[in-house]
Amino acid sequence: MSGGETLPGATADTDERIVCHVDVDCFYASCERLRDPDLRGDPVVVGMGYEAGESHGAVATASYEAREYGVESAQPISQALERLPRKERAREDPSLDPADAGHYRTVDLEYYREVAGRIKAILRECADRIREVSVDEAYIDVTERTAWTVVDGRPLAEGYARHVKERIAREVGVPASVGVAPNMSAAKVASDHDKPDGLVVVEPGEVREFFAPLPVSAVHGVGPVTARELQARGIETAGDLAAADPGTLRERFGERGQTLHNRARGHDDRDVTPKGRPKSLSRESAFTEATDDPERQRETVTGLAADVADRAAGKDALYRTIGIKVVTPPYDVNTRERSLPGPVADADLVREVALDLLTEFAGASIRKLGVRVSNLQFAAAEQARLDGWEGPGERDDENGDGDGGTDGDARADAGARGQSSLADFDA
DNA sequence: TCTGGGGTCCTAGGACCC
DNA sequence: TCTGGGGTCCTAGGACCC
Repeated sequence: MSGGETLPGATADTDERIVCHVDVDCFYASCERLRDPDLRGDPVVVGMGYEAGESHGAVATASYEAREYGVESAQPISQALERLPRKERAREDPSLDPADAGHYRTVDLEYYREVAGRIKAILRECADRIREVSVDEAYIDVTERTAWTVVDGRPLAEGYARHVKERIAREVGVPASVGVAPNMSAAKVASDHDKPDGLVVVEPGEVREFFAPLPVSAVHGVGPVTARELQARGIETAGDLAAADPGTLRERFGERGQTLHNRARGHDDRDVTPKGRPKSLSRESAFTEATDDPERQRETVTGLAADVADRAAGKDALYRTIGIKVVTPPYDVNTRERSLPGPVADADLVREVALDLLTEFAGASIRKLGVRVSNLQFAAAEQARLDGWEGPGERDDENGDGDGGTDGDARADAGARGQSSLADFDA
């Protein structure tokens, strides 16, 4: 898209922002290859919970080679491993080509965070403003570092983005896809556009035509439900969405409808701001099979409550609301929560309230349980530390970036990504 | 894709207050 | 003791994202 000589006046000397979305390709698998170069070129599946027993595992990340075998993220590990000819099996069965064998690794978040830290350090050097979305993904605003000016047919911003990408490859050793555009939503879609190892530049003035042929589901914020509803109204592509009547969209989808319409038209004025402190902390766990054993249910909630309280304590967080999540067959999600008169940090209370909320589901068959604390406040010491580190730009409540999302390749990594919260980053 | 885990934001109704 | 309008908090559920 970053096509050659566009109207000189249209792209040069514009005051449009320059936003990059940097997304490490199949991050977990790339990290595993970093520490074990033998994995390069082979299919790699990284999963979690497989060995644990209590919760059955799912694929967190599959390398592109593994995807060729039909391995997908969020797939049950057992199924993924069946599809993947593994090294051991290849040894026993000569009919399997050893070159096509694959590897399974268990998620090692500690290590991935360490690798992510090196990448984020580079990004911070390369940009004035950064928003970390997750361990393997970030937006950077590089408006002050480069320009849209076209030289020899390419915008300078393209060279800058290439430089960032190459630094990550050279200094850290993992591949990243980068999208460059005048706003966050377009940069995100651009980085998804040519994975893996992609570099896609969408110049100002080209955003709408870049979006036009893409399916609506590619627009950040359109999930399966919205996509289906849009399609039912004859809105199939982002171009259709851009051309649709915003009033009608608002009626049907509320404020979100307007937002999505704007994005499809290439408008998104969200600033690249740091994420700020978490608003809730939760832990959940699925049973291998739904159970109506009250003892197991209570045990699980007790364990989750302890974990959550522990994590909150580690972040110096106080909470005013304690809640549970109860998933019953076929897949009904129920939540219950209770607010306290004031903020507390009290593990016993988390357990007591969670267990009390659970009593409403006495006798129910349950597939999955979760415990959550919200309405967070942070202890003064921690607050001072964060404020000091994050500078004045940080705000607790941004305009919400809770939008967006295409599907696409991002799905592939959709798994078990730990939050790359401030704590990780500061630690 | 019949379903793993950790998050965010939005909506909507009811309670309660003025 | 009939009732307008505005605001906030709480809870539950839904959609989406990584």
